[in-house]
Amino acid sequence: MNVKILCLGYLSLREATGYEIKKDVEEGLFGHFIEASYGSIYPALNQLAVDGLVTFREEEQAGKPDKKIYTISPVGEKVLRQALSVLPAQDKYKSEFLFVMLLQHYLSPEQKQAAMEKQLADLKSDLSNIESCRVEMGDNDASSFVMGYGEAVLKAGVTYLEQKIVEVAIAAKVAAE
Amino acid sequence: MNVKILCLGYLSLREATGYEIKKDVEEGLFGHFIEASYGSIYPALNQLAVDGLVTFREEEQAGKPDKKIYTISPVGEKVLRQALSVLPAQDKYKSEFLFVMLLQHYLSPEQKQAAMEKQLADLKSDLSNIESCRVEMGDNDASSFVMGYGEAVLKAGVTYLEQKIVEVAIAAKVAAE
DNA sequence: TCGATATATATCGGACTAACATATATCGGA
DNA sequence: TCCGATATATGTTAGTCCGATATATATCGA
Repeated sequence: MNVKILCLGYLSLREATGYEIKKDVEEGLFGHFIEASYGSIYPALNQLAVDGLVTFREEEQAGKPDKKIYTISPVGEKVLRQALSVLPAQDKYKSEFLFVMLLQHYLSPEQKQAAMEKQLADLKSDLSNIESCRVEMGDNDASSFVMGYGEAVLKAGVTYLEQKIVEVAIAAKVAAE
Repeated sequence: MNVKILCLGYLSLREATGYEIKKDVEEGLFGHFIEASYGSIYPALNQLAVDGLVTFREEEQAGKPDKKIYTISPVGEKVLRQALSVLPAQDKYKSEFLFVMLLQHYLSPEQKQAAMEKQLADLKSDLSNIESCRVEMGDNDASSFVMGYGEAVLKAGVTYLEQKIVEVAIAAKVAAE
């Protein structure tokens, strides 16, 4: 799945600027399972417009820069539908945290604890992001499924980590005696 | 974290060929939280050798192609230690599955069910991969932490999905009546 | 008032992936 | 027995994508 399909998918829910798509991919509903940068979103939108899969209107704004508000076209919807009909590829998960934990013999106890606490904070931040999304938007079937999945997985990580942090603290205390 | 540090990290555990690193990143212990392709691993190893962070010896094999067995150097370990001392970046998670589920109004009930079952199979395959790793390797602190984390998260996904699949099946039955 | 943050678009070097190319051996099924 | 698939092993290349930077302005808090 590439950034073009991502943009088409987003625009099938609501019309938007490139900036708004990026923001939602960072903080919003798409946040916990999609990544995309300006360097891929803006070229993708330009190409989609050239190919006739989206249209856009420019809105001049006093003070702020002009907006390009993109809307999906009927052809765009057809292409999107076709892309979605393919079975989704396997999830991709990359974790520097687990990498450093696997090589923890290079870390001091303090570094190890700091890494675990950062990971815990990251997970909790993702969770509270999802909570805000729940509040902001009407709880339809599709979005509640996606948010529920994210919550289930993130909470499992939090539970595991919190337990391990306690275990490490106890082990450190015992070692100090 | 780039592929060079990944290779250094792997080689800090055992000496290996590029092929073996790739294999372990696909199927082994690193599998569920790291991605890397030949197109990044081989150039990375070449560059590491040029920079003196690894050494290698070539082994001729009857029938099979020659092996280049890489070993981390003391300088390489120093660079690795330094890279690991930085707090790890946030996890990256990409899921086409959640993307299509968010846009499920474009899917037929059959397509939706097929997507959920594929996701479930993918999760279970990852889980059984971790199980095999547990059997294969001595259960040291570091690897058992990483495997435990993976299991906790994957199992949460399985539980959530299995429940939702049942719910969808019931809803379909009710709708048919 | 001055730096930080937000709105908004765009580009570019470099990192990385997916697919292909090359060479050989082995193993299972038609 | 032969043929395709799989495994071992290294490497290249086209194209995608990220992270950082550039540009311009407005607002908000210290």
